[in-house]
Amino acid sequence: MSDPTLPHQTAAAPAATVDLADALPKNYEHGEVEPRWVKAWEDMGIHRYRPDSAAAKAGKTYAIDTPPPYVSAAHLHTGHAMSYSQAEFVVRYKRMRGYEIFYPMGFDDNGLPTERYVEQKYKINKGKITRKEFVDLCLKETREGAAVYENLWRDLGLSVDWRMNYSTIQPRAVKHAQWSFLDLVAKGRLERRQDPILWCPACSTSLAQADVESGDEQNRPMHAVRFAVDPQTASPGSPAEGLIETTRPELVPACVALACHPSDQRFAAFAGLRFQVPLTNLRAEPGADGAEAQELPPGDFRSIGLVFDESVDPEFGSGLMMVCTFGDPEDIAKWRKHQLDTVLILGPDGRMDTPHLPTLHGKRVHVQAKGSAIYNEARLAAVELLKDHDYLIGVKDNTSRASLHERCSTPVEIQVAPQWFIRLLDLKDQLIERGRQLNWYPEFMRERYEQWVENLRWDWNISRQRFYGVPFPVWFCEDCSAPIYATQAELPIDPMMTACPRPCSACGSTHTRPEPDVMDTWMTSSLTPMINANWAMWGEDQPEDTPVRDQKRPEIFPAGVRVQAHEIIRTWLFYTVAKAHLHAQSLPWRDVMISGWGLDRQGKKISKRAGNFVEPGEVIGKYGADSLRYWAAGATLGHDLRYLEDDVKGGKRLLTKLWNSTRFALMYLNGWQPGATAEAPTPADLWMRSRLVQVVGEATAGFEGYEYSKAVRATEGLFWGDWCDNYLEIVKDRFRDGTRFDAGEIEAGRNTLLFGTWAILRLFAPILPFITEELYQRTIRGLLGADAPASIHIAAWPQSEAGAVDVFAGQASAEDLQRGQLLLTLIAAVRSARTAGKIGGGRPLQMVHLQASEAQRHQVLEVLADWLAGARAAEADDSFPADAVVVDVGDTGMKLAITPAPQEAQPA
RNA sequence: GGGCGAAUAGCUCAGGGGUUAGAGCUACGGCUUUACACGCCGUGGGUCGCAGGUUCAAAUCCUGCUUCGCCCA
Repeated sequence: MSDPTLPHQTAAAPAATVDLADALPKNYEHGEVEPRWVKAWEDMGIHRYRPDSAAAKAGKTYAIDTPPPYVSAAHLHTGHAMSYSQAEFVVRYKRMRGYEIFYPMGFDDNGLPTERYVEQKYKINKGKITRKEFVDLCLKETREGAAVYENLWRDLGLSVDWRMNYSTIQPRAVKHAQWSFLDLVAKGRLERRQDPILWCPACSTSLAQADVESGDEQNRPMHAVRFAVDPQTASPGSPAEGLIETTRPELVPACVALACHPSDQRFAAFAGLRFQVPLTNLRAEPGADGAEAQELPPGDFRSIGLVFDESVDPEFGSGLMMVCTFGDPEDIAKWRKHQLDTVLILGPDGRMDTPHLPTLHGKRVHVQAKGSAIYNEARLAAVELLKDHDYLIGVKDNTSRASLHERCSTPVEIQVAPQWFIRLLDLKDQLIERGRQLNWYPEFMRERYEQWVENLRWDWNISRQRFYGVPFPVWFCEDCSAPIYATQAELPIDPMMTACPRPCSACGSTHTRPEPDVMDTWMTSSLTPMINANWAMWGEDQPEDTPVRDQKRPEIFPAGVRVQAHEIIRTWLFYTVAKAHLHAQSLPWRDVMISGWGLDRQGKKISKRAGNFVEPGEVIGKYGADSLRYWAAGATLGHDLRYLEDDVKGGKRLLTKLWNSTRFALMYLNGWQPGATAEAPTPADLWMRSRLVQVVGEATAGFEGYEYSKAVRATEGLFWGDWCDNYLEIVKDRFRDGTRFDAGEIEAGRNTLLFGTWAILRLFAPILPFITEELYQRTIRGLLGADAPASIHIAAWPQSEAGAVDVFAGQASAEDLQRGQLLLTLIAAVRSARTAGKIGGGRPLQMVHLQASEAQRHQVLEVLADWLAGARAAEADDSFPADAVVVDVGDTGMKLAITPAPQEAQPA
């Protein structure tokens, strides 16, 4: 197979002389150029990972672990464009640094977000649709969503190897998730247990701690409820009742103990007493179908004890708290520690299960009312009941935050059900240590990780009672309930579709049933570095014709960098670190780069739901992908960035400036041949070359630390402030007739123009891939000769890993920079004098007059020719005409005046 | 309540012990100058959130506070 456009191969050299006057159209048309290069790069294959390249063989492989966005089309906004661009700046930089890049794109298409999207879009009632029909709809939406995403990423110019695409429903991803499950079973890290679990009553599924978020602070009133002392335990003089305060009055009937701090003297007299749980004496018998429940005469109360527990805050409420099963994790902790009873009165559907209390029975703890206001009808009913029976002493305002399911904002409840858990709580120290081994960019993000790990209270529950997700590779024995696991060779497998291939190993029974639950979506996402490396296949013999996507790639695990936003440190990052630690006893990557959010003009996070977003496609159409990327490059790493159209416009201006200045510089390079004439650089050349070398170093340092914004700032300052505003203004005089410059100096100017442009284009290339490529191909490539790379994006970065700068190497010095500074100051003074005398910049000067000390005079003489060129002046002297307007030369103490050339007679 | 980040020019943001604190946008004035009016030149604009402290020297380091955002109780 021969492909003449393979990267890192030199294409046939174009003609050495290009007619540069015609090489560039007057205007840059991003709408025409950008799609053309998207296609050309794809055809050239320059973004393809090549495991057999010299760089890869030398171990210089750089793999990127990028976020797989949830696929729900119509979800894209400039915030996405921002974070993916920022990651890609570094990728392009590394590619130019000679690394073999493994840059896949992923899509997360299983799990709750997709299910909810499909449910809402098709208004699905899950009771009336088969599992298969539902999953088919999810797959369809997934395909459509992925296509929308891929189009945007391509339009943005992301240099992804699209052959390496992964998605979490691909068989190899499913295989990895199931393989991970089995491996953790084998390692004794996985267990199935019946436990209190976090539960979303709206989604009807259990959750992990990471799926829960804090709601807004709001009024959740405290209800003071009286608990009478059980008369059987009372003695003369003992208190008659205890008063608790709770925000969950509907759970009072599920109370299993009262608790107080052991040193709280207010409750010392309560020791040994038992209490009657309000409402538990009421009796009602459900009528026949649909009939009202019948109230029966009251019976006995359920009686509970008092426990002393250090964790009770005496300052909170009355200092006496009720423990019920289960209102929150505190309840679970005390229930465990004191081995309390279990009284469950809330069903998995979020409805109260209290047949003996008909007015409460069946009421929901969450109701999605109009809009997003959520209220609790069970609480209203419970309060009425407590009031009617004289248990409610009072209600007072109290602000607190509810724990919400982050996917649907429903308050999370607690249920008890058998679930699969990955034990993590005993590994906190090791996981924190892993976090310390990682290189965090920026460093302060490590704190968020550590705090999350320190605050972990739950093992990772990976069971979800949903349809669309990775099935557990497990059946259960109908006779003895033992789990029967698939083997790794059988993966991927869906036990709902495949009969259990073997009898129960515990009892030999062949009566089995599949595990109907699916895995937490993070079970798969946490394996992205391993999916890319096809870790689960490492032990397999792969045939020659194995598709490229499925080939084993041990060299990219651990990967070079993970890129992601800060809000998923506790989920994606944490779970991925945990998985790599458990499976491979390593980090999943060396570096982690954390991006901020895109914000709107007011500083609110851009989100689809808030409606405060701009379609990236529109921005790209109007200003070009390069302009949008330029905006994204303005964010300090790890910090949020406001979307301001003016900043994108600034990008567009930069593109225009880059286009025009390159067009201008190349105008003077017609017929240029390397070494045709010996060069004699002027102070202006040496200053410009020194500045280039300096900025190459700054930009390199910026990219090395993932601080792309520093690289851009340094480059842009050099380009606009030094190159365009000063150097080009000075050098253009050399190419006019009758100047004071000789052939060697003219040649030096041409060399500076050519190699300066070449360096500047490369410095901008990671940020502005389209226009730099277009300019490179149309101008520089032809001048560089036969060795010119086929694309600027596989050209060598102007500084090597060893620190050597390839542009004007050895021509940078502090003296040249200082001399250049004097030159700029002199030119600025002339400009000030022009403004003061209202003399336009185009009008030549007959004379510049300068008052300077003897020492200064010597310094000025060194730069005199460049100065006069930049000032458009014919001569200089040291005498001031009587009527001259005198200006200061910066803070040098020198003074200056100008005499314009006589106005030429205007043609009639 | 705990943690992290932020507060600098009218706006958006850099700068993180050492001359007189910077950029872009905006504002104002000038310039049609053969690369670019999507431009060029010039000018204006800041008690660096507040209060203490360390230091020869603080926007920068320390302590406390205020406001905003995020994360977690």
